[in-house]
Amino acid sequence: MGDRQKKTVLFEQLARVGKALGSGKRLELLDLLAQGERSVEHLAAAAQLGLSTTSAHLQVLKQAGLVTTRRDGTRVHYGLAGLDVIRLYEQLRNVAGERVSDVGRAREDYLASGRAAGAPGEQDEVGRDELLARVAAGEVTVLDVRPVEEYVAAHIPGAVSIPVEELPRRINELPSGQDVVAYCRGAYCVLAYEAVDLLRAAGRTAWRLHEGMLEWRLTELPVDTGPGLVASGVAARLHDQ
Amino acid sequence: MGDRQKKTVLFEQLARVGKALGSGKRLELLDLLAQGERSVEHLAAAAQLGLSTTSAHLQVLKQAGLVTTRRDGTRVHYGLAGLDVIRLYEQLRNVAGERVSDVGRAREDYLASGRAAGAPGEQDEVGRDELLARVAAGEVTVLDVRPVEEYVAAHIPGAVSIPVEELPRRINELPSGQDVVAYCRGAYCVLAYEAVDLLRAAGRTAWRLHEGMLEWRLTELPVDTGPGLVASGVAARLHDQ
DNA sequence: CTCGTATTCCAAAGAAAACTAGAATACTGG
DNA sequence: CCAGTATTCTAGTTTTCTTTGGAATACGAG
Repeated sequence: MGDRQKKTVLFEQLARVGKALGSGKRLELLDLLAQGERSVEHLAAAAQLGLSTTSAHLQVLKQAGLVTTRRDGTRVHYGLAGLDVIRLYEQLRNVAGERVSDVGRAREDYLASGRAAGAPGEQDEVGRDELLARVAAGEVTVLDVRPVEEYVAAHIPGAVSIPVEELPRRINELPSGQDVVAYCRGAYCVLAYEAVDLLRAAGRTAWRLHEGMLEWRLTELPVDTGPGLVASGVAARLHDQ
Repeated sequence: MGDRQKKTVLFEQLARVGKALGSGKRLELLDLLAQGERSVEHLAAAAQLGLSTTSAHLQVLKQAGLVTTRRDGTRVHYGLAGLDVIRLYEQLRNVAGERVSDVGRAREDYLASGRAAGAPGEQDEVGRDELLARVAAGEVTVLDVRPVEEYVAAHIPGAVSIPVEELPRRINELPSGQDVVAYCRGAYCVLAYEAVDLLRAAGRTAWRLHEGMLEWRLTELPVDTGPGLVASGVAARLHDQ
């Protein structure tokens, strides 16, 4: 095999990873997996795809080495192969956001949807270090507003889970007299914006954590898994089961 | 437009960048562009592609925002849109090298080709800081062994250019009594390995710079452009023209 | 203005990838 | 071992991407 041919083979191999990133559906699956492990069925539902289609896309991601599988009884859990994959995904979003004007627009458009009309454009945010300090001081409640499955897969230690769609009727479960810091998936996730709007409308003091689970994982700060705290009413509800 | 639809649009936009990375040919073009600006014709020749094909691929890269064009008279020079694009490309290679076993193998295979049989597996390398220190002390000659066009597009300040295929007959142009540090494109480039083999076979003391132009640019250290130094015999040759 | 050169655009053919429904497989729990 | 469930595989259809050669365009030189 000639030099030239070897070079072509090498680039063609690299392109397998590129190809894996070359489909909106697959990026959506990666985005979901950045929150934590999930079963095929679950991913299909979350991404609104057929089961066979989802499985096929996951195979492509697996061939490219971006995800790994773990069999748990009758179901297969997919997860990201490592932090470098999150970094690659993040870098892709950075470049796209910076270089493709349509991406910036689509992002703004998406983030604006679902928020109360007239809501402030930029909500007050807290950074990671500030959050950790205020948590240590016992000043704030950390609120995870993602779907429960994602909370179970991985969440910030000490955070309570109230999915944003349940927030209006469960807002009283949050300990009163404490400020709330809400977080969701990451920079491209709208849930925490909505949550802060809801909380403020209810008279609470609330901020958005500047980063989401995706960025949190990149820092290699610890995460908790499993049911954890489901807000103040948790004891009673767990008892019912 | 519904929430769901907006989300799909957003991911589909992100996927444009992914798609651009999903072809071996395009990655090869990016790799060439990481060395500096180049014309379409030149890129086509270097990547061994048809002119129309090359143009089409470059359009895809441009649509994805990864490259920009600069018109210079009758020809168009393509260049990377920014350092973040190099970072993205590097991260892609990292993940691929780490996660896809075939990539590691293809890379080894490619890097081994063209080198003298029985050559040592790992050549002594110098890092960037060591290089800068020894250059400042006037101890070493920095040798750029890439094709002349790439040297012209961008090179390490003070480096002399002898493309590796001309090295055997031009080795005497290098100032004697000085050690040589050779560099080429980057981690996936074989030229500097070959050059060090050649230099050592000729009795010179030579090292490989651990990084190439790609990694050098990422550090934001200065680069020079233009003809620059073409080794000691340059004055005579320039005079001939 | 015309010619020559560099690049892009266009249309058609061939190749690769995506989606779908249904069959096959792998595992659990009884 | 059997039934039930989660996932993967298969095959056919449709869509998208790649390549190619030739026409069109943009520019500079004369």
